[in-house]
Amino acid sequence: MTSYTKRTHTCGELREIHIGQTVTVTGWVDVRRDLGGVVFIDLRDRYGKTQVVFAPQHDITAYEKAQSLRSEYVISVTGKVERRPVGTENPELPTGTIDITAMELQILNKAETPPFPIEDAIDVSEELRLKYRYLDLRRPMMQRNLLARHRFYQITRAYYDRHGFIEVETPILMKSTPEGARDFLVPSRIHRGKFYALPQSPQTYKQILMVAGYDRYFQIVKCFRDEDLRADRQPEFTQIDVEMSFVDENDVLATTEGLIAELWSGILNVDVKVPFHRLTYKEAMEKYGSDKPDTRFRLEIADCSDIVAKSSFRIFSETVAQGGVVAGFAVPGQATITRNQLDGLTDLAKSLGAGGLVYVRVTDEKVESSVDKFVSPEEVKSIASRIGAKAGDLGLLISGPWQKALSILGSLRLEMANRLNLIPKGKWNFLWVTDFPLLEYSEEEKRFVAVHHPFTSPKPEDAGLLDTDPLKARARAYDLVLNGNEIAGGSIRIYNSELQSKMFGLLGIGPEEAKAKFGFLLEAFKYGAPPHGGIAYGVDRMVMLMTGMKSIRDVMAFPKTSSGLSLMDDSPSAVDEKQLKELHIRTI
RNA sequence: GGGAUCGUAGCUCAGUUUGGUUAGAGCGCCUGCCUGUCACGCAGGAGGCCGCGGGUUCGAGUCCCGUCGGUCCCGCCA
Repeated sequence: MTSYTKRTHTCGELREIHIGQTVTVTGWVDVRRDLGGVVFIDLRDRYGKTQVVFAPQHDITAYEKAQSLRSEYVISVTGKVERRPVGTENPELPTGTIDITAMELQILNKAETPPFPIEDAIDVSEELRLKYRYLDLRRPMMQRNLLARHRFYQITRAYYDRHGFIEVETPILMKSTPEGARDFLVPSRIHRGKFYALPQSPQTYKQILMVAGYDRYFQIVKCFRDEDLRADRQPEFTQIDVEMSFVDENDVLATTEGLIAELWSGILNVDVKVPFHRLTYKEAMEKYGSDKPDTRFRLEIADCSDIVAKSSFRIFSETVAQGGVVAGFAVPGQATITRNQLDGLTDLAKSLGAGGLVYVRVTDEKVESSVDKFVSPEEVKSIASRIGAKAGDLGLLISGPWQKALSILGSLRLEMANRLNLIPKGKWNFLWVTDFPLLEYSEEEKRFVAVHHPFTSPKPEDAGLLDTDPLKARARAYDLVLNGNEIAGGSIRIYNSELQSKMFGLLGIGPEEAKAKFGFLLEAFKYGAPPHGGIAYGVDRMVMLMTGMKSIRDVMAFPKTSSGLSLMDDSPSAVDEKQLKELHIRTI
């Protein structure tokens, strides 16, 4: 039994067709306007707002009670839907042609004055929003974001179900594995000194599901990585995890494109053109200086190494001689950029590891550069021509090792696009980046590490390189990029235990360690592993982009701050000595 | 681990450059008046550990050191 009158309608649904009906609405007091003889209340729930009028001629008790109402009081109001007097309609509200004249008011709960108003246009620190997250989540914008996220889940489930995929849950308590990000560890009470790890992804489980014959799997799953946070990175985040058997890259990519199209049409009513453009990693780096290029604007990079290979400017010629690149891009109309701004760009380049930044200014009369003392005018002209700098344009050049120089150019490219407002709104530039290197060398660990993960298959034609020149081997890996954001990544996997063992060997994981850490997977591969591959999507990032947010925190109900704290419930926090003892743990 | 930036009323900020009387503004809040408002209006009022700790100084919101917290970035993120 409820002790209050339940709602007959939500606060968003009453219209002129309801005029004359007696209704009950429940919700939160959005704002109170007390005119003395009459009190107006905007009542809010997640469906909308409806104005309620309290006046003595309708009901004196309700009117008197309404004087005490304050923001965020929770009430139930019964009254009659009436047409608003001519001239008092509110065109801002969908319910603005009617209001409810109150006959009964029940105050279900009082509320303290909130530390910030419950509305979209707030100018308040994120710290405060996170501390009072339940109030922040009452704001229409946050409700819209979480609703979009909900729609995302529903469309995803329906799509994969329709295509024969089955959703399988995999453990949250699993084995800690080497490689990749730092694990979150969970001490075992029963097994003294042993630990579970929270999954960085369900990678090994989904591959084993393929061995088990569940040839189309998906899961909406939390993943955990104990690394530093960013606007688009949280220690726990959500992936759509997918794996398919008896497929190649094209099958995975096409299946993914189908889902993306349905998500964008279902949530944003946007038609996404498929298939998406594909770029190899090499092309992406050389043209955009990034493995997740933003193609909404140009500023494309051109290689000038051949022009300066014999240059008397030794920084250029020696870079080329050592196998590096001299490359750059043109910035239209920026020949007049100030010395000060150029210094800023130079500082940015240096902070990213560049030795320096060379610029070229093209005017109607001449082409001048910051290295005119060292580089011949013919070379400077050729460079300007190569990068496509015309009269009035600025050219920016970086020299250095291939990946480093191009990456810095990629950062400068983004910086210039932002400064000059070159990034158009409302564009959805999806593209695939393929043919990543399989391995890279880690200076820190003095060994090869997997670019994607250790289960990624090399391209068949590069298999021989594993023995001769492993860094040259390309992977059957692919990333989905949207407007310069990596939103999904996957690969065709190794399904042969010998090849997998060889991979571990290359990664410096010896047979003993491989057996200890991944023995179950190698063992499983001996019992009939099908060829398989898959992909995982970053749900938070995708919903962030879809809702136009700048941080994934705005599409997560309860995110952490950039130092990993939860300001609402104050976690992490100290625990009782008793708990530690049970877990055989001592803090140092 | 490193860099940048911020922390003053419930909120958003000014004041810090150049130390000096009683730390201000807008919004919000409270009280009163007001019967068609919707950023209601009008009048009045309350509200401060200047993040915290230490130092310099006759004197610190202001200078110095440390620390805690927010945001962004580099490293890190198979």
